[in-house]
Amino acid sequence: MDYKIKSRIWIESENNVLLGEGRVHLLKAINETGSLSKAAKSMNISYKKAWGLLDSINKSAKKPVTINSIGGKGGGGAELTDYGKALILAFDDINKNCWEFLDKQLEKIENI
Amino acid sequence: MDYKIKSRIWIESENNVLLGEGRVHLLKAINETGSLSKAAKSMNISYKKAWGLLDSINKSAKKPVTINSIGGKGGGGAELTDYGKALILAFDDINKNCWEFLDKQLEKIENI
DNA sequence: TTTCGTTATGTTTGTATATATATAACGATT
DNA sequence: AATCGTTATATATATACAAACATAACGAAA
Repeated sequence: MDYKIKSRIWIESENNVLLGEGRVHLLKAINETGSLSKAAKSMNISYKKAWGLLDSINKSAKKPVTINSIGGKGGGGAELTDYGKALILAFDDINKNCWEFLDKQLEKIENI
Repeated sequence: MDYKIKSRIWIESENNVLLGEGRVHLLKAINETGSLSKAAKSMNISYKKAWGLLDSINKSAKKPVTINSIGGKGGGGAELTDYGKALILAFDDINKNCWEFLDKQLEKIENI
């Protein structure tokens, strides 16, 4: 029996989605590129979609996850706060643990 | 911090989705009503959608999950096999365990 | 003060998905 | 053989979502 258990986890704050896999991916891309528009390009999603996600994240989070600047040298940019970086690490850790946990549960299906 | 960790799990077989929350919901409704059309009505989804889901389930599963009959007394119907019933129980068990596991992981976010 | 690439936002277009509608096949019961 | 409610399937319509396009605002630096 080659069944697999897959999962998607996400963090909510007051019934609003804060972080999921896609949002974490976006934050990582912002951290690497220093810019929301470059992050969107690297993920092959529209700038508008990326902006909407980031806006939703920052509105849901207790503390700012990024600091965005308009104009100036290079036109502006976006960078993660320490809080944002810590959230990413926590999410990845929990997600990985969840995968491992579910792998252990597989035998319950194989025994049927 | 009232963050919550939510999850969706599903079982795949050879890269095809076998069971998720919606599909399990459908199977339970079939078990209660004895009919695919009645199950669809009880879930407020179209018969076609319900049929497509059930068809996908039975094509992905190693053994039949339902036995469907056309014509005859009452026009026909659908009922779960023992294998189907066992799969539902296993899915619910694993899903519940996953929720409890993730609840324990919450402190990792609260400590940030 | 002009330039530049970025953030921020609205509007239009396109696509994928869900819904609605229609119809055939079926078989026990009458 | 006529009836009935179901399964099974196709087609057309509607809706939700994503993508594409366009444009304003911004501020450091030249």
